[in-house]
Amino acid sequence: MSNNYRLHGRLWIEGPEGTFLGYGRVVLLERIREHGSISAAARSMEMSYRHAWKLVDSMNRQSLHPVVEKSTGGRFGGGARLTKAGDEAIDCFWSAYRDFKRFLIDRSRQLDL
Amino acid sequence: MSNNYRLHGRLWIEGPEGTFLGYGRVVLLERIREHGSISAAARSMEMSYRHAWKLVDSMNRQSLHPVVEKSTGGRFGGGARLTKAGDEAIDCFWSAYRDFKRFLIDRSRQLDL
DNA sequence: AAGCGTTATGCATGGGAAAATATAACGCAA
DNA sequence: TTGCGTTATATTTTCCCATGCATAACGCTT
Repeated sequence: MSNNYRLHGRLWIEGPEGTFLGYGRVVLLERIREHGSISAAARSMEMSYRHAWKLVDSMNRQSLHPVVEKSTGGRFGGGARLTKAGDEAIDCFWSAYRDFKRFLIDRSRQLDL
Repeated sequence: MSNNYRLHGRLWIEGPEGTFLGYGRVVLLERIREHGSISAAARSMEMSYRHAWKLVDSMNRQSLHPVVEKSTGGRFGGGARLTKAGDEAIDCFWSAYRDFKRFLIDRSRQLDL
């Protein structure tokens, strides 16, 4: 009955190839939506473009409909936009994540150590 | 509404110094109880003795009462036994872990992707 | 045609965690 | 007193993953 201990955890959505959506991936999607490109999104969260690109590729491959649409060339070199499926993926994950956080807090109170 | 996606996660109990109990640590405690020594327990789960020892040390330091009692020397070189606090720690974690698994399964059904 | 900032991709590099290795101390038994 | 299998701990090595770097293609602008 001490409050020195608390439950912690990680949550992700697993798809056909392994991890589909996790905390970092969803933040990345939000940053892409905000900045309009994978590279700017990666820079904004101090992630290498290489890694960010791989994550996006992994999500797109595992999603029925791509979550990110990309284009190369043009006035600003190209960019990336979230699709409707991308927006929904973000909502879907955060919804489960909220419930998870609630579970952790509630269940922490019942810890008998 | 596809069943191609499932929630996965990890759960652990955080104490004063960081991780106190997690899946691997609890299995280690069970193996120590079963085999009577840290080294035999580590071998049984293909973990280095070094690592196993560190985990036990971390748990003992963070627990009000030690979870493992150790002795050196003697007929069989020494050994390790679980204390009552150790048994209780195991039960405490598995109990939360069961609830967590239930949460993952239940919440997976509500995933709308 | 040249320049730009993207996407796209291979390959080398680095850093952190786990394992491997090496030693010492312990205490009972033969 | 020697040997054994443990606990205990420092040091070295290994391994994996993210990063860094290099390069090419793209397409709009000037």
